[in-house]
Amino acid sequence: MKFSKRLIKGKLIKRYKRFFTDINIKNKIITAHCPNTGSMMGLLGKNNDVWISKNNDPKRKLKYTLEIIKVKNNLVGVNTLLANKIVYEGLSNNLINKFKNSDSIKPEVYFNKDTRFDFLVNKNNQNYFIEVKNVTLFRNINTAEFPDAVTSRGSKHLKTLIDAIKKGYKSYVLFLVQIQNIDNFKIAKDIDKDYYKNYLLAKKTGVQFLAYRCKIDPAEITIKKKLKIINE
DNA sequence: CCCGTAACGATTGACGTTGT
DNA sequence: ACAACGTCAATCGTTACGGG
Repeated sequence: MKFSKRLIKGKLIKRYKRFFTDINIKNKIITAHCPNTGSMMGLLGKNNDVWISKNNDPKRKLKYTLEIIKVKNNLVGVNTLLANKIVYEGLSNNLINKFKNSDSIKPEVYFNKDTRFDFLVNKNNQNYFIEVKNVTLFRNINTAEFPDAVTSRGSKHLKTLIDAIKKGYKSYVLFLVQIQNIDNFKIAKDIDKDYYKNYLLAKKTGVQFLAYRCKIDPAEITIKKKLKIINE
């Protein structure tokens, strides 16, 4: 996923009211849209280096969008809207081994009336539902973690993926780790016990879990490397 | 019939209000 | 006093609808 225009570098001042961040660019303070509705635990330190994009659409109140934050000498992509795009490109470019040379990739496919999953992939006459989760948390420099706050939606999705298994689909959760240098991934069970419980149940039922790390660069973000999931 | 625009849902934590 | 609930924030993608 290439950014269409060069990103602008600045320093983070604060994030507030869910969608706002104040950023210092060469001693001018601007307000940028924060395209990540999560808690962004650990990412919001004052004076962190950030990269933002500019969009001159007259309908936008905020012309800037926060894209990347530098934390502990590591780059983190925070625009969750890009996650499915990055994964779509990864699937199309055969960067995800399991789904290499798939016959079709369909985004946003309804499983039932209430739930749609991010992708339905068909390969060798087998259908796979894939639910993508964007990951930006790392409390330890070696290990990315999900979730960064209690996620009842996440738990609901796991339960529905279990249903999909029972209806004869294969189902996958793909943790897209938008953190530049990281080796492992795990479920943060201390943050959301219920999610961890549902993860174990889903795994037992046959839901497959994958974690991939991105290359984060102010020019582009792409899928780079499969990570080891180290929950026991 | 087509294009442009308006409306709407999804995203999730913070905060204000209401109810017990 | 606190818990539960509803609303709000900006953007984007999709859908619905109007005028020409």
